[in-house]
Amino acid sequence: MSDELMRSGRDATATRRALVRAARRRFATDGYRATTVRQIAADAGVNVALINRYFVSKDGLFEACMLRTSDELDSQSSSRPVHFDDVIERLVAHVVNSPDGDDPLQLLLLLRSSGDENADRIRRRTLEHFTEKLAAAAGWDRDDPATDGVLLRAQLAIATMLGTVMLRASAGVEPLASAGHSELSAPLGDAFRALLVRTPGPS
Amino acid sequence: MSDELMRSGRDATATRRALVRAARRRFATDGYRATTVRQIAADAGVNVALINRYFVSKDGLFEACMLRTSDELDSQSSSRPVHFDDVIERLVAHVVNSPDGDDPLQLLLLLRSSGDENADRIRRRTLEHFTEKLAAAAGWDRDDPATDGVLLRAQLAIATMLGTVMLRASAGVEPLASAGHSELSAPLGDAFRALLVRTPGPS
DNA sequence: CTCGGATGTAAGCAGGCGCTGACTTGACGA
DNA sequence: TCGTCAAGTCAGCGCCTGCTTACATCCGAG
Repeated sequence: MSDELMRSGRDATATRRALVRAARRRFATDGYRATTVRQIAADAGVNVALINRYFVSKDGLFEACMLRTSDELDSQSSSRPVHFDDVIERLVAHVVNSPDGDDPLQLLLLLRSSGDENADRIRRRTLEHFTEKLAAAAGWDRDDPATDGVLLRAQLAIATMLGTVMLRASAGVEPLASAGHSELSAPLGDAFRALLVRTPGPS
Repeated sequence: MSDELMRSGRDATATRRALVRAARRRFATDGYRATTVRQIAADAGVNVALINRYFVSKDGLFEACMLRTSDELDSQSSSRPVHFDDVIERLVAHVVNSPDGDDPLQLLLLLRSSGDENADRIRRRTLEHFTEKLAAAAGWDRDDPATDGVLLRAQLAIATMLGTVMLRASAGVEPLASAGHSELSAPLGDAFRALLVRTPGPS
């Protein structure tokens, strides 16, 4: 919508960053196909042709967005929390708004397929990598005999996050869309605990 | 991909149904923008121009898909289950594969926005209507003082369903994508119970 | 100062898109 | 047998897409 602020031009790396920033927003909210390179360029306050200069193609830009999202998710989960409740709280915070101050939309990006084989491979790998990180953070052993069941539960937790962010940001369903941390913390925490607690308990 | 079987032509209502069927598949899996009217027509084994004849525009066809999905979800939840566990089981079945033998993709359709104002309004209304149905089926009172919290939890359950279907069908994340009812029933049931049980319990 | 590479710009191409309007085909009653 | 009208076909329009190419501008090294 609005131009990137104070772009003075003639700074290649800044231009690249502005493009990736704008592209991530568009790709996450509108989807790959619905996003046009002219929109992205306008959002970044940059000439359209620079997308092809710096990223070769629209696919290339999408791939760059995926890589950056992958990196961020990785670095965010590298400082491992000690307590199980920290993991839960971190997941909740991820849904409400992304911890590093950027949009929670980086998660949405993981749902968007481009049709390009390479970018989509990165997407799937990031998703599965994120799964393993979550499973590990929840205190599961990778060599556990029931690893598949563990990963399944971690992926269901991620699915809950993705679905929630989608309903909030993209569909705008009420009252979920305008709920804040105080309203979401308890029910989301319940769901995550039910999925991730080691012994699901007798029901 | 494959043509509708045994379409003999010269049957308007059958043609309309074939178009909606094919369109729902495409819209649900590929998204609105990435789906072309020529693809839909080819899938249905029908001439492209008939889309405009019967549904005026691509938007109109999308709206028709939304309305049919809305109707189906409504009729499916009208035969109200008696026990709470029946509600849970029905939600799980919805994720694994839709109860009436059709694709589980009808849920995915609820995530796809067309950009058309009218179709998207239907989408949001269907989603919110589905929320209330679920809340009611879970035994909540509409006049409960804490209605917002109730709807919130119901919507989180729906978000879990949508996210799961998305990761399975669209992203193809393993092991979630190839998990069946036996693997999904327990963890999904845990999550739904945690969200929908009347007294979340002391944790 | 001047030159050359890096950075940004403008115009436009080929192709695919949704959609249209004039046409043909088929079924059926008079 | 023929007229009629719904059902289906076809060619192509105007537009927008991603991308390319040729050109302008800036700035630091010599």
